[in-house]
Amino acid sequence: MLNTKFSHHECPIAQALREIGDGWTLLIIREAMYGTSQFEGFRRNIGAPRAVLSNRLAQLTANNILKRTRSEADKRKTFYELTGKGRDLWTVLLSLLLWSEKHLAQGGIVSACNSKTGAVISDISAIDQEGNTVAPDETVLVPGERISDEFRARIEAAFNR
Amino acid sequence: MLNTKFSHHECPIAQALREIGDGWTLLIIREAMYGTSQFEGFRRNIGAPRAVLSNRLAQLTANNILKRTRSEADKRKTFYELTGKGRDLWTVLLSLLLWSEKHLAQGGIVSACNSKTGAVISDISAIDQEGNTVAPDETVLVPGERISDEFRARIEAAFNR
DNA sequence: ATGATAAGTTCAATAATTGAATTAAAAAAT
DNA sequence: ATTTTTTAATTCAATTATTGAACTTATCAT
Repeated sequence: MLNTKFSHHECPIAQALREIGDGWTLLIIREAMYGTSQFEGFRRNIGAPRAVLSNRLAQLTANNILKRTRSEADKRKTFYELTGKGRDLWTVLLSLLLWSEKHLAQGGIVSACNSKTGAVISDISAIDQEGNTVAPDETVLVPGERISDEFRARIEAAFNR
Repeated sequence: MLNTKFSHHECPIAQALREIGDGWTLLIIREAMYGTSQFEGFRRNIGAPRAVLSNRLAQLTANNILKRTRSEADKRKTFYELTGKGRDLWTVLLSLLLWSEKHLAQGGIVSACNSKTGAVISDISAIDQEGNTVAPDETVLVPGERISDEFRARIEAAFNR
């Protein structure tokens, strides 16, 4: 399905989904952000069947999103922790959290806050190379040099005025 | 799987994934952001089998992420367009795009830009209620009043110093 | 030694996905 | 007025993935 060559071609969003676009995968990453690091912890907290969990942890490790290590102190234990690449998915989860709060949530479960001041996070915004803040609806996609003609045409149709 | 009551409890990220955490679903949303609005267009551009596409479009419509309308001019045609709720997923895709560019991409395919100035978008950042920009790693999750004891304990363990 | 814990694997039953063929309604072409 | 084409699906058999329970293997605790 998501591993067919066809459906993703070169789109970077599609590429990302090849690594993390499955139901359990983002939950595992969320759980790792919550500090869970062991197999049984993931299993208990997200409820994925062992076989699926095993499969996804291996996938995430192969993709360098999680790093697998064995405990020295207790050789039975294996730890999974987020790599830098994995931690960089925090903005994806943060975007999802804000979307959920706005459109799904009953409210009062969790909110994201500024760790320095405690002020509630209300929005996500883009930052451009000049350091300016750009509202999401003021962003556009622009084709690069290595894009295919077909994909270029679609991006241009969607985003050029 | 992702519809089991267990695994998602009240976490807003988990709730969001119940609506959009499947392989094809985010691709369909991406495609809609690219301006695709008809069944055959989605099928051609993302390569999902018709049965799956049909199922996901119905799901997205039921969840008010897409709105389904029939063309007046040509009664054969059905249009799917993003609702406000659907368009608000743009920040999720934008986060994914930046992550992909940083960690997966070969570069040169597409970049996100400031539509006013053309400057390349390099980062995503949070905005708090006071209007301050907050770097993603300076955000924390804070439990609300309606959280369960169990979930509160996990959030506190993960984010309180 | 015995029992418990951690991280899996194995397996049969169920469910979902796939891709090809088909349908049904409306529009366009002959 | 018929035939062909287009659009949006549905149906179906074959393949693949998921599920949940039972089991395994290694290490640790008593």
